[in-house]
Amino acid sequence: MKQFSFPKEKRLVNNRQFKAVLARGRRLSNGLLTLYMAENDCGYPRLGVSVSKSCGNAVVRNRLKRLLREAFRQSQDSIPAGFDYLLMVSPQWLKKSRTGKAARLPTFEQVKGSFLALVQELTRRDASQRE
RNA sequence: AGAGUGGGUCGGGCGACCGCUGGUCCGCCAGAAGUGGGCUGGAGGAAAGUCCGAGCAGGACAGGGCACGGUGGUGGCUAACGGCCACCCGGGGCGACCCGCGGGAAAGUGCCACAGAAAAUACACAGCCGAUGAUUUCGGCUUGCCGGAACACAGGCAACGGUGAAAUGGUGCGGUAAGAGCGCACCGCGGCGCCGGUGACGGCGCCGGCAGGGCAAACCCCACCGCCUGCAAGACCAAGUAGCUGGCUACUCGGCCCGAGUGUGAGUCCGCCGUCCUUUUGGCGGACUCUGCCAGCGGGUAGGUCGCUUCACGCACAUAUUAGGGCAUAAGCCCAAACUCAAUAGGUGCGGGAGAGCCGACUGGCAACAGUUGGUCAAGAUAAAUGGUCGCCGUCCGCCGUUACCGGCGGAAUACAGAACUCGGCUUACGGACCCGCUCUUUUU
RNA sequence: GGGGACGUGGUGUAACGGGAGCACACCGCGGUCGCAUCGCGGGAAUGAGGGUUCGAUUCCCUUCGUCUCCA
Repeated sequence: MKQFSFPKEKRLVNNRQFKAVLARGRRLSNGLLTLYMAENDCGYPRLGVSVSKSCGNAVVRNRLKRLLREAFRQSQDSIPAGFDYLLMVSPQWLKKSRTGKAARLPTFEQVKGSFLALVQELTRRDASQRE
């Protein structure tokens, strides 16, 4: 299997899957992102992305979703498999980083770093809870 | 050179690595699924707002009218439009040029706050005059006349009236007791005639002393246009809930959905026969289809396929199906062997058609545009692709050196902004770059 | 994607084309030993731009925002 591919099977694709993750998943958030994690039975990680309208116009929302997808794509081998991941962007972070008229968007490094940190923290909590 | 004005074009580029999505081909595999790879298409001038106009789809529908909505100078262009072009009128600017929902106010209704004498009716009110006729009084005297004054009774007048957005033509001269289009000159206004223009309208001449306020983005009138809803339209498949009412309509069986059977009826087609022939009509026989339909109300599902992304046609090549099979619950998508006559289907190549496409040239036209001809081109996702990171160049900003040019460092989702059935417009947003035309001012020749 | 409705002080709402009001909230003063109730006074808005009109919250156009509906 190829290293960093991201076909449609690795995404959450309909409303039922999203609702399942929101209902069963554990949630954690830092200032920028909110992550929901829930186990699945596929044997590989899957990603869902939700960016609300209050984050900006269509260009901004597209950019944010691409950044999130890219972060997942590059790090999908270093996170636990068999989980569904649902990522959201908080509009408060964008408002806070407002410089002048337009909100400064986060860089790719920021997004990837905070995604990995959230995954790590949630997995650590999960392990300690089982003990 | 400076200031300004109108129009058009572009709206970052190159490379590396890693990805996403449509199409197509190849390898592994018996084949598909799966998987790996090759080639190729993959955001905009506004994709935006959804303000108009169409195509397309569903519903309704004889025709006409009413109601409702829209448009509004004139002529043209366009598939159509509230769009575009040219012209007219009004306003602004020295000018190039810009702006204007720019029909009707003697068809009717309504409104015009406050202020003001008065707000649509032409007069009252305040005011002016005292010529003319009275009254009172003073002076002169020729004793009933002249001159003056007062009063504002009769009478005359519409200029003048802290206002107001708007006040019954304006300015000047004459005129008068005071005045007044009362008279005259110019301007404005109205009517008539002639000329020019397709027309909106313009020009000239004559006549009339002046008819008459504003608002129709108030109701309204006139002319013209318009059925309603929108791709979440609509068609189909799967899963699934719960039916009810009304109208027309054969029966039997099974408890219903639904299915089966029988016969009748209806429709279509074919053959035969009769009336002299044709049209027509009737009868007989055979084959096929239907056996429930329509309208209204209510309930359930939110999964998928098509619509959906340019393709009629011809030729050539290889292929598939009609005849096997795979994936999928199904719609649908796809594959292989043998046969190759035909039909059908898609593919590739060549030709070529269509596009209310785009660009260039020519012809016609002031122009919008039309015709001819040549070239060019093709995104189709559906928790929703068209990207991420890095390097170099370009652009912009800041700092420093440098006063020009330039160099260094740092920064910048590098302006606005992301297709969702498809076109034609309009409107709005936009850092900047380039091109063309024109106007004014200054300087030089 | 496509329809529809609506924007008035901090909040909820009125207003035939002519003075932008009401209630709650807020601030100040009085009152009370203090607080509340109460009385008096005050500040604070027509989403933005343009047009029609003598004059727009109201009528028209553009724009921004909010809510809602659909197979």
